[in-house]
Amino acid sequence: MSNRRRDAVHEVLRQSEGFRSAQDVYAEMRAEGAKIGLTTVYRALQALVDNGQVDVLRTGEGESVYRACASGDHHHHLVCRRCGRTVEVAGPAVERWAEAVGTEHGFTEITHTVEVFGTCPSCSANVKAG
Amino acid sequence: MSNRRRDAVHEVLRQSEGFRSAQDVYAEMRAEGAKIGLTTVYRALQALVDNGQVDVLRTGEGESVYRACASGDHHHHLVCRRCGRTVEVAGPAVERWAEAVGTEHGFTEITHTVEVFGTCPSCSANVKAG
DNA sequence: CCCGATTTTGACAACCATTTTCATTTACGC
DNA sequence: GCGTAAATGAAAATGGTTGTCAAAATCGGG
Repeated sequence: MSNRRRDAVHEVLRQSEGFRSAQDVYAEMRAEGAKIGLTTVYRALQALVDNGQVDVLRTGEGESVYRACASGDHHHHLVCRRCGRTVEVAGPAVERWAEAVGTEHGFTEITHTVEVFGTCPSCSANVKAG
Repeated sequence: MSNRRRDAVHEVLRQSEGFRSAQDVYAEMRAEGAKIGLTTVYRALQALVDNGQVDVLRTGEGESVYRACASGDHHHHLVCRRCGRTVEVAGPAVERWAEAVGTEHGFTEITHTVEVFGTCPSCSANVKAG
């Protein structure tokens, strides 16, 4: 199941700091001269997500954004709301809390989504300066 | 700042168990004979969200869904993935964890989104039975 | 009650990310 | 080289949401 296009898309994500949208990735690849269609970018992204090689989350505006994740383990994200820089964080406390809250109400097969947003140190500095 | 339409939309949400989409709310109101436009439903929903009288979250498909929340306090949701039934839960532990994780990495103005999904007791029973 | 000003409404068009369609191209085995 | 199956991408379709703008409801004097 090799796939040149998919690897190219994956590579773009690997070289990015934060989350990127599909349109964004497509635009960059075209700008670099790559002959690839938007459709293929979407398909590659989906395949990577299915493979667990890429994380996906929704922005407040309903756009899907993707990021190559460092580990396959379960983790959450601390995302800078200004520059998009992302830090992967583990949260054993949250996992246990979610599980406990669900069980407490009789719910089973508990899953959860957690995203933390903030302003990163450099953006914070820029705001003060500028 | 009274508004009959907005109150009507709010009422529909109050009488609903779980989260409802804008289209869904609109369809129900029309079915009940209400003379209201889709645009107005969207506007009412946004106003209610801005007022903190209604919670909003995004489904995996990028659709916004709304719910009248019992308290104006900060809280999270435990949502049944089958029937949409929702329980509001407080999570002091999570609030603290999010704040701590952000601070630890130098981030400021920390916010977070947390949603817990599971199968509620009755749906769980139905699955076993059916 | 009447009139003009302001706000609210809603039918319809515009948006835009994403998906589908489908004809063409590419990859691979023989 | 040939045929078949998979991959590709341009263009059209989709669908939730938002913008436009004229008509309708509401309000405040006079």
